[in-house]
Amino acid sequence: MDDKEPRWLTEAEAAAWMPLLATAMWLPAALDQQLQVDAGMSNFEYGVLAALSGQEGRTVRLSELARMANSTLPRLSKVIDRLDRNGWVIRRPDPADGRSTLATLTDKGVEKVEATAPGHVARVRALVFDHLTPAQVRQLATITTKISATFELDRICAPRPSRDSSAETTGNDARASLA
Amino acid sequence: MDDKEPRWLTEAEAAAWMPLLATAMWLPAALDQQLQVDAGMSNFEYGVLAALSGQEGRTVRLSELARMANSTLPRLSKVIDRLDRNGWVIRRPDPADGRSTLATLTDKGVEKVEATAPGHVARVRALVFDHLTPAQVRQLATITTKISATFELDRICAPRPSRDSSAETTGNDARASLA
DNA sequence: GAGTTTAACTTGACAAGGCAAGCAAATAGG
DNA sequence: CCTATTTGCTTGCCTTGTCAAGTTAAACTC
Repeated sequence: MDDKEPRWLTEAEAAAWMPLLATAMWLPAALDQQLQVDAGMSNFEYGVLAALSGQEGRTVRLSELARMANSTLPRLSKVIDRLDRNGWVIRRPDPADGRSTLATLTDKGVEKVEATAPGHVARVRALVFDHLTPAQVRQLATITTKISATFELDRICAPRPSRDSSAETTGNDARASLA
Repeated sequence: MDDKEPRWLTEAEAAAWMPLLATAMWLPAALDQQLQVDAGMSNFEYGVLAALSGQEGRTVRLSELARMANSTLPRLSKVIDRLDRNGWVIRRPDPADGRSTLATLTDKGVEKVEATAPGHVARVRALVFDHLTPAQVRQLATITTKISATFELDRICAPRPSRDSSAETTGNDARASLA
């Protein structure tokens, strides 16, 4: 059934794999922790608010927002419930299509994002960039761009029956508004 | 209270941050998916079995195993329940210390790990290393080692009241047995 | 050596995410 | 137009992780 010698990791690869995995497991938790303490929200929720704040009219259809935030629709639906309860977002049926729901960032939501962003950026710096040289930042960008591109392929090839092919959606993350 | 200009991310940093975050969010999910399909277990469970398989007598105390797997004790306790139900691990009180519990990898567990490892490694290659040059692999090792070292500091400084200081535990991940 | 403190787990209640089923609006077909 | 299908979202159930409390054993104090 399986190959006798399945191409093990080289020593150099193993030396990269362990800290990479550790980083992948801890980075989201570390971001969650800071945002939870300072702003009472998760990293994912912040990403949703940030994504909304960058949109025309601070409004997006849920299905598109889910795509922007790398989320499933059920997950997003529940998160919007919570953001709605907090008064940061409002839900409203799309007048142009009764099936769709529009999420809009409220003024209170804008304030919240603006109040939260500096601390979040500071944490990102402290966790990642403060320890890297400019050259390493460039290397990191190149490498992670390659890796994350793999997930795009995965997402398109594996789970779907093959639908729309979508060349336009190159998979932007929700944090566009950080820059 | 807060600085007027909170040191925003540079363009280069933002270019690294977005794909890094995407990678951190998707890598664990992608590993889970493969292991779930091929072996009926999560990435975390695989990590626990792999950590056990590398130990003298395939046996470790739960508290130390939790440290090796970057896990909390409650989480590990429940995972061991499941691994126990599957016959891959057995629990046994530590004869040397009645408070402690020893987890031992069974023969069936060893077989499971050995049967699972090749597919897992193949996935790791496909997701990460197949797209990187040897130089990039070295860069990645250097960079992620720096980043993950930050989490060690975080874990020691932030949440604890200041306990043992532990210079010995440099935070190895559970995947030692991949190399 | 009895009483208190600490350590190692376990358990229970609760929140979060995933999957599948349900529902309502829009589109398509005849 | 009336039905059938598809699309967009919501809901319910189940699994999993976290936090706090409980339990038992060791260590420490006097």
